[in-house]
Amino acid sequence: MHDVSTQTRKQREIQQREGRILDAARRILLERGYLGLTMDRIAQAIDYSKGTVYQHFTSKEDVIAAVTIQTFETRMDLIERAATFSGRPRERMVALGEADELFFRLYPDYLRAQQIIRIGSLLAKTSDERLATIQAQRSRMLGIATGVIRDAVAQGDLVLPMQMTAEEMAFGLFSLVLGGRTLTGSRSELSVLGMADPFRTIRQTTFLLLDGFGWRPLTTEWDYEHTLQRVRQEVFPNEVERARGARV
Amino acid sequence: MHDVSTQTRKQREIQQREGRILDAARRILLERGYLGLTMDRIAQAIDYSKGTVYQHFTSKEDVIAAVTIQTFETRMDLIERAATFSGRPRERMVALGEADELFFRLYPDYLRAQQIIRIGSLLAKTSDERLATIQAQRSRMLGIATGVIRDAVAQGDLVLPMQMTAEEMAFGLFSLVLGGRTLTGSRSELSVLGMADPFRTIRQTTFLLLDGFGWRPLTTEWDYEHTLQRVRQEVFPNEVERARGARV
DNA sequence: ACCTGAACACCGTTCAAGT
DNA sequence: ACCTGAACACCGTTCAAGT
Repeated sequence: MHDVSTQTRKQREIQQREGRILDAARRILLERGYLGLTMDRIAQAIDYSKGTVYQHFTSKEDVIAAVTIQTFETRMDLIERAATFSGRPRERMVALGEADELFFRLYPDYLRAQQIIRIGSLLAKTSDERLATIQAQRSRMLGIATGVIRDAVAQGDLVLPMQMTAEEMAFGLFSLVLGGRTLTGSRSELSVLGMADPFRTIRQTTFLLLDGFGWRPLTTEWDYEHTLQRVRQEVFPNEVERARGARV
Repeated sequence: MHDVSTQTRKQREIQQREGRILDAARRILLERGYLGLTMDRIAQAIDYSKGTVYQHFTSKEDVIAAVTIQTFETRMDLIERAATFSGRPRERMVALGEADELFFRLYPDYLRAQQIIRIGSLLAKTSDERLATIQAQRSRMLGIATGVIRDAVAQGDLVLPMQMTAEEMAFGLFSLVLGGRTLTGSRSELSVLGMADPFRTIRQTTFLLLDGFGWRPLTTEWDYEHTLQRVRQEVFPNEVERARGARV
């Protein structure tokens, strides 16, 4: 970071090692869960000592934070591709929703890692720098959603109801999706609810919330199922295929 | 549990001790967080040894689960009182929403404990019995919400849209509220979102979602602010007062 | 300058010994 | 029959010693 001299080879090695640490951590986290992820196991997996791992990360929670930061980039990639979908603003919002659904289908373990950080960050175990990165990422994601909302207002498709701001509207949408994913995550909760297809239910509820916002065209005026098919075919053909094979 | 003979005195003592353990655990959890809650501290607080704590609970996570089970009873108490509110079904749903908002204002630490269980339960550290209790509680709560939804359908105020079931509708509502509370919980996320009053935003979004469901009377046809005032005055005068003093 | 791994501190859990 | 607390296992974190 400080020294941009001739050390490029060593620096490349170090950066590579950081990548290997994250790969190992992600795999162990997926296979053995939070308590199963130990610094010893990480060190063993990359064939270095624990001390070296601590040269990259300040704590175990910091490692997990870095894993979520890395995965978030994939998430943003999908969302940014969705934002390029051309159509009415509400159609683009459908595209954003589909991007996020595909992301959670493809990376079901992301949510748990994020929840660990949510709990852990309050203990200030994650490095400040990484926390700032996470905030910046969230801000970027929020910006895309509010941008679409503002476009809808500008085009006359939407009048913000109840004196809500675009940010508050985006907050409502994110809340619905986050809560839905959380409830979907643990098998035990779903069995209580007896839900056939939680992803479909979240999608439908989102559609109806947009109707409640008064966002034109309403579901009664437009075939959003068709929009969804277009998004899947035109923007995410590969991801849809991969999500089909992934576990839920 | 097995022996209902003359041992009542000792059994009462034991039950009292369990209560003291939970009180201590709740306090420590609130003051020092998940990692700050140790079995040693609990034992010290109740003036017994760690071994005795383990006669009541199978693990630390089991203690936390018991804390959430106890707090949930308070939550159910509020919800059941809200369910007695007389009015149109949608007004009763408003009452349920207010019950839950008051609960989270009064017990902001509950959500974190629940999240710890959500992560921990997958590690099977919580006793099966307590997990079953948690499921039963959720089922009870869901039953009240779906009951109100069915009443609305029976009275002709609501036609279930998109072939959704009452359970799926309740799932959508719970998702919105849970996600909203989660995002509200950590200060860092809110600063990004720049929200003035997240509780109000969640409430408004819920209202608009019910509009999206087509649940009559719509917000344009009825003064739900007035309904809310009635709920607060008639059902929760004390809780509203206490929530005013509580931290957010 | 970089890496190692023994050492330390801490904590969840168990169980032989006590009363 | 009940309770204790020493002992154990494990793991995150540090740092003196190596190369």
